[in-house]
Amino acid sequence: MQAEIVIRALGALAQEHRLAAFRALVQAGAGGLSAGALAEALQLPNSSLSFHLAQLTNAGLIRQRRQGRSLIYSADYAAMNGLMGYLTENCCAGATCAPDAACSISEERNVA
Amino acid sequence: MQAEIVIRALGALAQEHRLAAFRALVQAGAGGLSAGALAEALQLPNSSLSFHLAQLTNAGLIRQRRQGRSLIYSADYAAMNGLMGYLTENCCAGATCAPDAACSISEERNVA
DNA sequence: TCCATATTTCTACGAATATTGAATCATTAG
DNA sequence: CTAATGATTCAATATTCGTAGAAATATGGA
Repeated sequence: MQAEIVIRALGALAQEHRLAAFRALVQAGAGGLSAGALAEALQLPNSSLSFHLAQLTNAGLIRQRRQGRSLIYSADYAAMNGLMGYLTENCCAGATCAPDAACSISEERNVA
Repeated sequence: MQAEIVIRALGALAQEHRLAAFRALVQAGAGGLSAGALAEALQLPNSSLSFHLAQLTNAGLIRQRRQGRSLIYSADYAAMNGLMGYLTENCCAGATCAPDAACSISEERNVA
């Protein structure tokens, strides 16, 4: 993972509502949550949430799929693992960091 | 570690020069680096770097000590471990995360 | 087709962030 | 005390971010 992508990911998570949204999606697992459900959970206007979801998507931290009229968002665990890996290697004391900080996914994964 | 502090730490790292500065300080180890040495390494005007160091300090990620006329900055590994711990616990797949992703501190390291 | 639902995109604007020369502060040497 | 050095703070500016109503787009059902 490269510095520029890392910076975008960190920036995406460095905001109250986006961090909350990402946490909710991580908790939701592979099934994800619709934009509407997320807006309800976070008590945000749709347009505001949409803005934040776009940032998270742009940072590669979440993905979007359509299901009927709803757009379902889900966390991209691989991206988060990549971010953790970068931080562990570059920002966390070098060789003395735990090498296997990678995370597993609660339910089945929807990686292509 | 609480969400608000996490957000400040993420925001502090989500910037090209600050991420570079923090990486350099992590590499430098407990000895740290002077503001001047960092400005030289990062090719930044003193006032710009000072601004970024203040942000990192405010986020609790680095510390400052005086040595003669120089101010020496060093990474706060405990804060970084706290951040990693939060991300692992709350943003990285919940209960299924590796529990021992925390990092240990290298007492004394020099730039390779 | 027409309508309701689910979301995004557009728009505008105040707030926050990044940049850097100049002024200022802190420390040490002579 | 005075000068030199190392670094921060101030000031002004440009840029980016966050917000949310309004308008637009996409889908499904009657």
